[in-house]
Amino acid sequence: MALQDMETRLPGEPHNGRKGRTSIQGGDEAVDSRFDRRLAKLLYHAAHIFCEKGYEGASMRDLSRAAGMSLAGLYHYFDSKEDLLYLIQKHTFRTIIERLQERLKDAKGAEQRVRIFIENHLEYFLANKEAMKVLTHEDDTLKNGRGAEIRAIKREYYKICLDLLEDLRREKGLQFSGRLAVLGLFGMINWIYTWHNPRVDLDAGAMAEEMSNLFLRGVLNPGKTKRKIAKTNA
Amino acid sequence: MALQDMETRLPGEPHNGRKGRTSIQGGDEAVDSRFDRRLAKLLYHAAHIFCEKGYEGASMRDLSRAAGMSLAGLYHYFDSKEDLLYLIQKHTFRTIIERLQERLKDAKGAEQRVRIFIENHLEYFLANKEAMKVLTHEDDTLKNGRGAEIRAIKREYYKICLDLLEDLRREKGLQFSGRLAVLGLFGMINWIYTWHNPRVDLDAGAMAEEMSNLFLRGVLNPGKTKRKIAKTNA
DNA sequence: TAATGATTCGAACGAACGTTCGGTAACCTC
DNA sequence: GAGGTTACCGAACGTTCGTTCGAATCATTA
Repeated sequence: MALQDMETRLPGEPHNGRKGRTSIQGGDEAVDSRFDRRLAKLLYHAAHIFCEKGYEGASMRDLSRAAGMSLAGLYHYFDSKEDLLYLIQKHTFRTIIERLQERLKDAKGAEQRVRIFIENHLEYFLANKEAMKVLTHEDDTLKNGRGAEIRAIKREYYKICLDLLEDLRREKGLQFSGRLAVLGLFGMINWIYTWHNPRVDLDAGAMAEEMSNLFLRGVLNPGKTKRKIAKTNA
Repeated sequence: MALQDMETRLPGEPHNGRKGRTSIQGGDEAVDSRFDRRLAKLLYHAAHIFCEKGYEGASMRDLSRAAGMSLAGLYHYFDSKEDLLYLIQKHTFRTIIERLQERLKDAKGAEQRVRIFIENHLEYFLANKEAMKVLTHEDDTLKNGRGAEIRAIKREYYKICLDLLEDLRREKGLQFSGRLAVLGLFGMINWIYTWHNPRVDLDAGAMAEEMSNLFLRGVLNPGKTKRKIAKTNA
C-alpha cells in the first residue's frame, strides 16, 4: 500500500481543530474524504523530498513546489514539518507490520515464518523505497512524544522478529544470540536502500530468497568454526 | 587512529592560500604543525556534532560552541562546512583502509582474510563510533567533486571486500553472488551504529567473531535450501 | 625592536528557514 | 442564493543559517 492510498487520520487527534474523518454520508465508497486523499498525496511528495535531501535538508518550500501548492496552503493539512515526518513514518511502519501479520497467519514452521518475515520486509521495502528510506534513515530524527511513539512501533517490529528467531532456535535446538541475529538480519535487509538498483539487482522475491538462504544457513548450521577447536586454522 | 591524531593536510590542495605542512624544521618530532593539531581537534568536535544532529541539522555555531572558538575563527582551518564533512569522511575512510591493508599483509587463507576484514571493520567502527556514523549516515550528502572523491574511496573499499570474497569462493569451490554477499555483509557490519550499546553488547573482537561465523556459515554451506529441490518445505 | 605572518574575534551580510495571519475563492447545505 | 465551512494563497514575521570582512592579538624571526 503506497502513501497515496493511506487510510484516514484517526479521530483521536484532530488537526488544527479540525474533526477527524469527514464526508461519511453520500457516495458509496466515501471512506476517505477529499481531505484525506489530498493529505496522502502530500505525504507521498514529502517522502520523495525527504528521501532525496534528508529531513533537515528538505525545506517546506521544496515540498510546496513539488506538490504544486502554496507554502501556506500546506499547513492546512498538518501541524508542522515534524508532524509530516511523523505521519510518514507511522503509516509506513504500521502498514508493513499489518501486512506481515496478515501473511504470518497461515504459515507453519519456524523457518518458513522467518522466510515470510524477510520476504515481506523486502517486498514492501523495494515497492516503497522512498518512504522506507525515510523511515530507516531518519531513524532518530523525531524527538519527544512523536519520537517515542515511532520508537515503540519499532520495538514492536523488532520483537516480532526476535520471537520468530527464538521459535526457530527452539524448534531446531540451536544456540545463538537472538539479539545479534535479529540485528544482523535487520542490517542486511535495511541496508538495501543504500545500494539496490532495479536495473542490476534481483527483484524483491528473488532477493528475499537469497538473503533468507544466506541468513538461515548462517544461523542453522552448527558452530563448528570456533577457532579454538578448529584444526585447519593457522 | 582517532581524528585528533590525524596526519597533516596534503600539500596538494592548499587552504585559503595557505601552504600545506609547516614547521618542519626545529623540534624533533614536529611532523604535525600547530595548525594540523588544531584542525584535527576541530574535526573531532565536528564529527561529534554531525553524529548527534546530522550534517544538515548541525550548525557552525554548534561547532564553535563545542570547540570553544569563535564562529569566524573556525574558517581559518577549513573552507566551508562541506569541506569539514569531506575532511572527516576522507580521513576516516583512508585510515580504515590503511589499517586493513596492514593487517592483510601477513594473513593466509581466504577465510582467514575475510575474518580479518570483518574484525578490522568492527574494531575501527566501535573505537571511532562517531566518525564512522558520520561516514556511514552522511553517505550521499557530499556532491560534486568532494562527493565523487569519497565515492571513489568507497568503491575501493568495496572492491577489496569483493576480491576477498571471490577468493574465498574460488578456494572453496562455492557458488554465490559476490555483489549480494558483499552488500549483505556491509549491511550487517555498518548497521551496528544504530544499535550497539557497549553496556549490553559484546566488544569488537567478540562481535567480529560472531558476525564472521554468522556470515561465513551462510556463505560456506551448500545451498541445499533451494526450494525447488527441498523436500521438507511445504 | 621592528616587521611579518599566523591566529582569533566581533559584527555584520544576505539568504533561507518554519510558521502565521488575514483575506479570498470554492464548495456544500438549506 | 444566502450562510457557513473548507481549501487555499500572498505576504510577511522573527529566527537561524553559512560565510565574510576588517581589525586586533599572538608568536616568530630578522
